[in-house]
Amino acid sequence: MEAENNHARGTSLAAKISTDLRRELTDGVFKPGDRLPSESALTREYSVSRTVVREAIAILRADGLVEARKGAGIFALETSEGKKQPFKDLTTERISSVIELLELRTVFEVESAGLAASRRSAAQIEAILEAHHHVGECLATGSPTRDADFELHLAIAEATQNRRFPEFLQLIRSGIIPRGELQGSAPGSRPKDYNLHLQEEHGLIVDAIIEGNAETARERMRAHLRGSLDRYKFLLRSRTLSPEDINLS
Amino acid sequence: MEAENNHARGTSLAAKISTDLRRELTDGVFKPGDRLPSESALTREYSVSRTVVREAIAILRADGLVEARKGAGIFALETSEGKKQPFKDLTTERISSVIELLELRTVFEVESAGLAASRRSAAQIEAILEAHHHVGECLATGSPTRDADFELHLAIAEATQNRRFPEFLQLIRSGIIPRGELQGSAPGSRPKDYNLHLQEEHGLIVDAIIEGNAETARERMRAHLRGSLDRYKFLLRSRTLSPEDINLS
DNA sequence: GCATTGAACCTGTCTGGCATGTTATCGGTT
DNA sequence: AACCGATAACATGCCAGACAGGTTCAATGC
Repeated sequence: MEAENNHARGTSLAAKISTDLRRELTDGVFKPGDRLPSESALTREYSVSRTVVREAIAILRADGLVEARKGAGIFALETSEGKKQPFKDLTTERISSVIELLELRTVFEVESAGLAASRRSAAQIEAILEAHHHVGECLATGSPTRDADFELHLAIAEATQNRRFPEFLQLIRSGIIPRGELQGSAPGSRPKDYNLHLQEEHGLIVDAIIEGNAETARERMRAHLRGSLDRYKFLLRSRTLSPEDINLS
Repeated sequence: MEAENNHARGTSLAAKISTDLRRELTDGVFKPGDRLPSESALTREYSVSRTVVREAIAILRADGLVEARKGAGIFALETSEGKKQPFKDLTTERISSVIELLELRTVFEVESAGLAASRRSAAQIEAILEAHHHVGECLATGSPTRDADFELHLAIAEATQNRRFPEFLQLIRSGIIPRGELQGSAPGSRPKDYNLHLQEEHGLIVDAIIEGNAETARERMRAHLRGSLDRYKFLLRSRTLSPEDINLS
């Protein structure tokens, strides 16, 4: 007797109300700073008890979508830096998650490049160059660069001499790329100059690391990942988006 | 109803309980399929009302971490993205590499302070101040500062508006501090001026965040954690230390 | 014009209750 | 001894009301 209808979502009233409000928030019905209806107003609107409303609000608060100020009300927050987000894809939740993750990753990779420039050994320089070369091969043959790209970033992380850095990078990767390995999909969807930028930016980073210029390595890695974020947002607009497309290189 | 539980921290009770349970879930205290304590049991355990417990559970349900079955109880679900497990194993594997982990954490916390200075909301400032104050209370009463200290760092991470940051901080904590809650250890083992430095450095960071000065916040957090590393190295030389002694504040 | 005050609202939390689903024990029957 | 159904105990889902604070805003008094 399996209860098919008993999914994690949809069962409780609180879940329904929280998803309703979440949609209104991402749709822009409530803009950042706006005050949402009070709890008692929501109890009337949905004809539920205040318990249910509070559970729904608790979920939104935990997700950082709203902020409750005692005595004042519940206010919509803005989602991390994104000032203008007039368009709302249906996968907004996952999108913001990826962007948040990328921000976290940027923090580490920037420092990773800096430390690598300071500490790299000869053998590690060799490994970085080889990974860099391998990315170039993938670009030339038109095969997917995702894995090769990751190997390059991993080689840089290993050059920090701190094994926590490559460990963390692999952790992040598993968080970004859920499971599907179906990477044979159309590679032609990417802009032509994407590849040029990719290899050029990589080359600049690698040079700085070899020269031992930590500050330059940081700057270039930061620029590289900022470009990655922009490319990701561009892909978002081209409306075909699956997590597997995300290279984040 | 006793005034015993003056846990009146900045973050709501529901948030605290949900993060507590979340940590236990990701730590493996509750494995998939396990039944969590019932609502009334949690009510007694945390000395809060059922309202608060239900809000905490609602958050975990919305995140897909647990499933509530009416009449049966609350059950831990499979961690669909088992991303935290590998890292946890790696960290608990070798405690000797605390220094490596601290370096990783420094990178993260420095940027965390900077982002917090740029993005913090009014309520988050409030939470940071309260956590800071609580650390002071612990110092005054001579009680261990470890938990209060962590709460302060967590409040700063939450002010980044990027939930990955507090997530990661908790991940690191669970890697460093095993499970034992035996914290009644001798407080006199610490250098006298340790406490002075601690609260002073915290205050400088908090001020910079409140003022919205991101660069200063970064610098001060970096100095703070560098001091932490020095203190740790000092403890290493002075005696054998157990993970519980590691404050990393 | 300006400061004060107070009522009306808000969220945070607590208490108690009812409806309903699940589980395990206990007693009787076979 | 094995089986089986009633049932009490316990679980969550939801509701209603209450009180303690914090916030807002407009009327009041100077």
